[in-house]
Amino acid sequence: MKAIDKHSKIIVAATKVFAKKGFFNARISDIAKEAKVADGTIYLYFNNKIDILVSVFDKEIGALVTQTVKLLDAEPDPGKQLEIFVIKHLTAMKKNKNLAEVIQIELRQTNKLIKDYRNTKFNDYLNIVSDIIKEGQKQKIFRQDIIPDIAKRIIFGGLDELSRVWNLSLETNYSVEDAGFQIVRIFLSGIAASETEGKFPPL
Amino acid sequence: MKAIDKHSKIIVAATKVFAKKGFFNARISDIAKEAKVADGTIYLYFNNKIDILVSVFDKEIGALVTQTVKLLDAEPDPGKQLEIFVIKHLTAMKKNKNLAEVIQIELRQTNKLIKDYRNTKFNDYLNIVSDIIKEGQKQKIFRQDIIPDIAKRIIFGGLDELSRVWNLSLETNYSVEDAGFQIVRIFLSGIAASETEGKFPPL
Amino acid sequence: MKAIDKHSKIIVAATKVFAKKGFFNARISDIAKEAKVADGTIYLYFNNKIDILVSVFDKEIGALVTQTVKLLDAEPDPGKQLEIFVIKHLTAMKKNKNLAEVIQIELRQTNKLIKDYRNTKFNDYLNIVSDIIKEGQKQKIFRQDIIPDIAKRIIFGGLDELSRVWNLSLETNYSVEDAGFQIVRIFLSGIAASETEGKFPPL
Amino acid sequence: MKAIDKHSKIIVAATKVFAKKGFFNARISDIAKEAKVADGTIYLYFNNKIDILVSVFDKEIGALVTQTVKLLDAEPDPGKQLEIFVIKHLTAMKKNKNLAEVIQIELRQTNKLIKDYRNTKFNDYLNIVSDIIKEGQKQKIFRQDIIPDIAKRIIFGGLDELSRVWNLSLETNYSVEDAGFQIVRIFLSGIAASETEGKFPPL
DNA sequence: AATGAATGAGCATTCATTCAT
DNA sequence: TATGAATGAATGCTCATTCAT
Repeated sequence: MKAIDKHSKIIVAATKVFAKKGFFNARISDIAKEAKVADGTIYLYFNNKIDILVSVFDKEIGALVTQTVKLLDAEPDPGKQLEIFVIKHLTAMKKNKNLAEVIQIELRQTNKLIKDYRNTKFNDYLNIVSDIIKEGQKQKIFRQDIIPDIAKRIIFGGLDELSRVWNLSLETNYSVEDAGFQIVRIFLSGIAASETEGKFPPL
Repeated sequence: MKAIDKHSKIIVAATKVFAKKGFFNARISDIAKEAKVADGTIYLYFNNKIDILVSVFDKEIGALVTQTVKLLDAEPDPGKQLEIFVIKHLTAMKKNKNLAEVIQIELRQTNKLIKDYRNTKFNDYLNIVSDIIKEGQKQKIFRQDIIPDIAKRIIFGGLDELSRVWNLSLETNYSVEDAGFQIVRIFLSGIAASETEGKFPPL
Repeated sequence: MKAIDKHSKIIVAATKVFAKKGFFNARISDIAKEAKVADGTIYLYFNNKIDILVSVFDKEIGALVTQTVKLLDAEPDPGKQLEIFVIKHLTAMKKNKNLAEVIQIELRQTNKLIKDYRNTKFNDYLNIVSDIIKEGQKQKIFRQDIIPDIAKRIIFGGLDELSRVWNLSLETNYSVEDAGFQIVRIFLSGIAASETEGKFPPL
Repeated sequence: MKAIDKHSKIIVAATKVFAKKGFFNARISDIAKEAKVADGTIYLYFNNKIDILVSVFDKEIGALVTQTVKLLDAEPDPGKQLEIFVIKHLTAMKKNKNLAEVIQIELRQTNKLIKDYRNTKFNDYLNIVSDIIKEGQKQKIFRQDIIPDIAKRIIFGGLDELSRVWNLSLETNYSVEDAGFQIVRIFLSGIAASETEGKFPPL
């Protein structure tokens, strides 16, 4: 087995274990067992426990970025692109509960621990949204008074909270379609009824 | 010193310590030291470490619910109410970074551990949003196709992510006013420019 | 309530608690609760936890000594006296499981801790047996080659082990009568069949 | 060093420490220090503190069973066998004070905690005695009215109490020979003088 | 005498990391 | 490269004892 395979195997195993037990409750030996390697072997590929988490996250989110970008390339309309992003995100989170866990929980937990977090692929992912918005503004399809860097956070936050609730089974499991519609509806057209649109003019 | 004072003192201390170190890295002795009581004293008021976290959270969020409800009582218009909620939340999170930490990080971390979490005051807080939306729908001010229980998550998620970024100082610190405007703008009227409104009709 | 009553109440409570949980697992607060006094009150009557145990033991064994001596006074024959002692002991241990526990377990456990243990009433109790043996030897009813101070230990040990097993329910619960007969039989006439008596002559 | 050596080393160390301080007062770190291993190493070989005690006991008593059985194999006469058992037990207890401690004190202390204690080697040891008695009864050398399962307890109890007193140095240290004679005397022929034998007939 | 809140020393157990093989 | 036995620092919680009231 090549070194790269083992590195990969450990990441896959770690993703499962972190998702199941959480970063702090996961033991290195759990990961080693899941990956079918010895405890010590892990330290040949990673510096420490946090390093594993960062790697897990980067790998997963990297794949998501690639897939999402590919989907968007085929669609010129920023509105449609936003819709695609939303559906893709919700679908991915529903399909890959482990990744969802890691994003929603461990990501936050360890932000405090990882100073150079800004460099990870997560920002690439978020910037997909701000880029869509910027393009929409250029095309005069989106309002000019929206600040893309704020909007990307608001949109991601909404998506994230929604899929978090799914994962915890705290509420009825709305379908990706229902939830996707709601979020696209809200972000693109807002909550206001069209006849009252005048009440919320662009400031 | 009355028992209630000591209970309160421990909660205040725990809030500080959890915010600074995170739940898992916080030691009971840290909290005891911060509260100027003996380690054992903490166990006269709380059952265990998680119990402290839940109490911290309930106290803080309970206060926030009270204040927010009071603010909203004076305002009949659901659109304005949503705006008030948004501004109040962002202001509170910016003012009380410890509470923000606890909501954004520890809350998630321990959701898995606390099964009966549904009963805490956090749901009261979220339901303020869905109640506003329901009232708006009744008054035909808000779209009928918005599902309040989904929308409340989307809105909270957006707010939460925004204030999380503030806390981490990951991005330029937009003012509460700027961020509040963005979020009210997006949720109430959506991102779409009014001339393109037709592109995103109610489905 | 007089002081002596409270002292007594605590001893009764402690006997129950020690028997149920064992000395090391018993908490002062358990005893206080059982005795319906405050934790601190216990320290008005006893110096520390071990002091309570010694008091419990002395009180119980003292009562047993009194009762046993009274029973024996009416019986002049040392052989019958030994029988009475045996039956009385087994009956007492079966009736008062708490005392049995304390004798069998805690007594041993704390012997190491209590240096002046020799002074307690337990020796009075054991000496009842050696006194019976000495009297029997004086009357030429018992063998002269038996050393009373060793025999008292052997007899007590046999009785103690037997009632210990009862308490633990490790084996079929033989009746006091059966067990008493066995022990009297063994100690007085030995195990040997009478026709083989010659095989085990006085050495 | 092989794993089995370390396991053994820990048991030897634990025996010393338990004997010196007692089970409840012994700290894991004491045992680790005595065994010259790290605290954590102990948990590679034992599940918990009680597991160590049970192991200590099983190892020691197992060795004693082996040795005793071997000694008895060479002797066909049940009367002599009982004498051999008695002498062997007293000798072993006098030689190995740590084992004596563990049998007499810790064993009792933890019987309450270990429900499946019945399965340990201690029963093998006790059953040596009842087997001897049964064989003696078969050969008509011992009385038929003796119940082997009760007699084994009485005999063990007598032996145990005797060696317990030695260990505590509560009384003059009689020699193994003196004490052995007394106990064999009592158990085989009883206390009664031969001329009064008629006073204690088989019931 | 009585209370019971407060104290703080004490300890079993875990687990990330190392390193001899 | 790979192993997994060994390490030992770290900590939540308990409970005998004290003492202000």
